[in-house]
Amino acid sequence: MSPPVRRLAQPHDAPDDKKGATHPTSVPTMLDVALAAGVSTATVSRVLNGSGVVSDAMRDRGMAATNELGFQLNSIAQGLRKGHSNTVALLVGDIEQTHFSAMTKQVQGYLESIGLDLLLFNVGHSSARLEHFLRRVVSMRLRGVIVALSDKLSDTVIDMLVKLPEHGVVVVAIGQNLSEHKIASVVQSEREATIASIRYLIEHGRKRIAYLGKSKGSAVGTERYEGYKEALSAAGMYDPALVWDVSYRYSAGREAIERAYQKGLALDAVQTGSDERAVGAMAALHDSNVHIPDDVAIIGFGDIERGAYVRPALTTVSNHPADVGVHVSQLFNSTLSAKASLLVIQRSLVRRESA
Amino acid sequence: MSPPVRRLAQPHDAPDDKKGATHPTSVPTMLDVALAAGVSTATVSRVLNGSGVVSDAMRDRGMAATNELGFQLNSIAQGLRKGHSNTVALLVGDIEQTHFSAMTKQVQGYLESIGLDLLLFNVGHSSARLEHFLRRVVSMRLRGVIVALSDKLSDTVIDMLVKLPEHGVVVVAIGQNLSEHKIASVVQSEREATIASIRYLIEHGRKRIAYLGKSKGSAVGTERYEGYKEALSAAGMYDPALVWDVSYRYSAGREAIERAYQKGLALDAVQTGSDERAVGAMAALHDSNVHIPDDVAIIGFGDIERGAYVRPALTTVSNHPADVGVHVSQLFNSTLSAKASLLVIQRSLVRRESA
DNA sequence: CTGAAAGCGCTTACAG
DNA sequence: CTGAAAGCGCTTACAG
Repeated sequence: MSPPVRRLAQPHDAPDDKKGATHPTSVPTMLDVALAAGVSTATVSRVLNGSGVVSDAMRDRGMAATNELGFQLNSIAQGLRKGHSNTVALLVGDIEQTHFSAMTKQVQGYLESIGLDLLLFNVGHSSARLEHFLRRVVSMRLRGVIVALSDKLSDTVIDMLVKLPEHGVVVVAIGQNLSEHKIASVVQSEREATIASIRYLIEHGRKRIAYLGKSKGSAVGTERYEGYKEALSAAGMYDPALVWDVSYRYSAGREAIERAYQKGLALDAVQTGSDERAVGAMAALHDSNVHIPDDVAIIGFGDIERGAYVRPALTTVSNHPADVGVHVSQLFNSTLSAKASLLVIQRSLVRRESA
Repeated sequence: MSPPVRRLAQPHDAPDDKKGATHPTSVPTMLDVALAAGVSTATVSRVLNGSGVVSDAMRDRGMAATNELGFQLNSIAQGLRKGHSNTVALLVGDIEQTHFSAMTKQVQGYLESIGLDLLLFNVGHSSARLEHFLRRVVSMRLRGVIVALSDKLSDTVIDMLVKLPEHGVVVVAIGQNLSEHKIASVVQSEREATIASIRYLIEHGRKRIAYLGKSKGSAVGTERYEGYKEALSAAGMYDPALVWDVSYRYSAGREAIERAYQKGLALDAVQTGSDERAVGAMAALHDSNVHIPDDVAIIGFGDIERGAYVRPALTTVSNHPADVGVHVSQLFNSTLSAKASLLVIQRSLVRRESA
């Protein structure tokens, strides 16, 4: 029953280091708790992890000493021993975009609820940085990787992703369908929703419908563009001259419209791939004294809230970052049992004044 | 010169585990590299860390084996041995707000550039969750904690923060001045900028200037409110009836204006504490056929880009998330040498049509 | 310049 | 039900 090992005094055990904080103040270890409680570290470990069988007496002593010393399990040592950390990486295209930040919030909340931490990596458009990070995943003993990238993934990246589960890393994709690579994915109905949006414009008599968004490079953008093209082609109204491949920003929306008018292009509707572009386009139309929606109808893509407060209020294709967060948690659990699946969230048209 | 230790075959060394991925495929360890290179692990470690002195021959052999096996240092083991991880936590008030997400992006980029990872924790308004996380910081062996919270911090939280450096954790505050607690801080000139903004309105003949933002609870919001109050009091124009303590959202802006008009309150200018509130207020004014800026002037607070695309374009007090990111990096470095300091970023009035 | 050995702080068969 | 001991994968005095 006597303490198993006597630890010798260490240099940093000195009560007060007057030389400034060069040597961090020491923190109690499990051995300190065991010593104080008069039990073994094995018992302390069992008590704290609720594992194995421990008598009430031992449990009480262990808990008492733990609280007294304010002991916290060192998660690094724990990670080394268990073979994995308690963190999941979220690889996000651009945290500045509302969709991504809203999703990040959901995902962090979910992970926290199951005791995991979130490592955030903002990828931007650099494939090199992405690959560099991916190479480190296994050696960091990450529990999982959630990939929320709108850029099309290179084969190299997909290969790296595919191999992660072999090392016990759970992989979930958001925004692009990687289920054919056995990677659980949650996507939104980009194509179908765009088709419905364009049909709506056609039904309301629009003849010259422009597209303002990514048509290549972006996995998500391409889906939308293809929906646009399909719906217009079916109606015999597709005109490549009305397609602009532009960034998601406000300025891109405004500039595209300005260029169109300089060229004397006629149009009576604009489908954009983001609310930012839509608002930028509306500003340009407003400044050219074009009436919305009488002269030109506008439909955005994205955040439900924001568009409600511009005037005229923006009709938009709904976005569901919160739902994405919820579904990620489902996939995250089911992937733990190695079943790759696909979850599709339905977007829908939110009608307001602009179209 | 012969390998120092012979590792016996382990169960998971079996070439292919047919039973499904229950046992993660093994990853080479430093010992594997040492064995393959015919050197000691000490040498491999020195080669990979660029520490100590190593002969060219040893270096070549170490590197060759490392590349051949695709070896990556296990960062958990490294962390346990070195006594710290390579990660810094960012505690953020609400990642959905553009200011925070823009800042997060900067901070992550900076940390990455010095080889550190970013752990993201979205605090919301829960002091309990914040404290719980803070309690784990030392046991996670975090390198640093960056606190970007607009809510006023409780004494408990400040105490916890203050003690972190004793354990080798760098602490930096964003948005509130904690320098009196020896915590390096970067803030923006909330008070001064609001004073300047209100003076501008007064100089342009506005008499009934409302305030629409947080006046308590939020550290940042309170600073702004106090600037508002000071400027108006100095002019003998302060009227508490024109102050609304509302959330930062669009809807809060709209509803506040709607309520004001229901009450028959007269006003000819609105200073808001965020662009969201400003845009919400503009929508309400527009819907009531109130002309901006002739009848009512509006000034927002925040993102420079967004307001440029609403109509009329929004006059706003500038926000500098990117600068904050840059300054955090400076403080992060200087705090490593234990000097607490305060950095103030100047906000300024960006004049556009709304005021 | 190089290696053998100790040790970071846990968890978990194993033995009793 | 409990403890002694091994070991996760590194780094770093220490000795040569």
